[in-house]
Amino acid sequence: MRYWLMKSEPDEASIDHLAAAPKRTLPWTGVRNYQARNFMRDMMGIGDGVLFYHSSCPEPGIAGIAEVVSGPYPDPTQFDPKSPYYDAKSTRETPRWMLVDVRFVKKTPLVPLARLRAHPELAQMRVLAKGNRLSITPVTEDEWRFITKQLT
DNA sequence: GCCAACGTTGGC
DNA sequence: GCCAACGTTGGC
Repeated sequence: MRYWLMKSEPDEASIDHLAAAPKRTLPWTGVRNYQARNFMRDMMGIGDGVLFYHSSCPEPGIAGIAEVVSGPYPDPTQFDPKSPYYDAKSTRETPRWMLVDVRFVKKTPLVPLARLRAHPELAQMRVLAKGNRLSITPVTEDEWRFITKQLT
């Protein structure tokens, strides 16, 4: 059982989109970074906790809680020439990009980035590290507990 | 294998 | 729109 922070652009997939999806579940498509892929492929397990983070938007921050509900499988968008996430170098025999399904747990009052930064308990959070660009980052159990119990 | 050039992320 | 930081690409 692990914990993660996963960034999504709310224009594309917000916490409300997740809540409205069939089975309140969405495949985490579009990750095209090897480190983030490896987290999904190698480290995630069913039942892992997810902090659902809105990025590249007027109010970046944690917008809800979700959970991992599948093992890793190939991201279908990599095979679709019409998709912005198409990868011509990936084949069905040896797919390059893997993803997991994520299910809605609850929407929370937005916890803005600045509020996360204001807490010394969260100073080591990977997502807050200078220069971090990873869209999926590990969250420690202490960080998870602090955020879910104190901030949301 | 090096590394310069280029592309992307994402907060501001 | 700016730009810091980082990842990827490709020539050599």
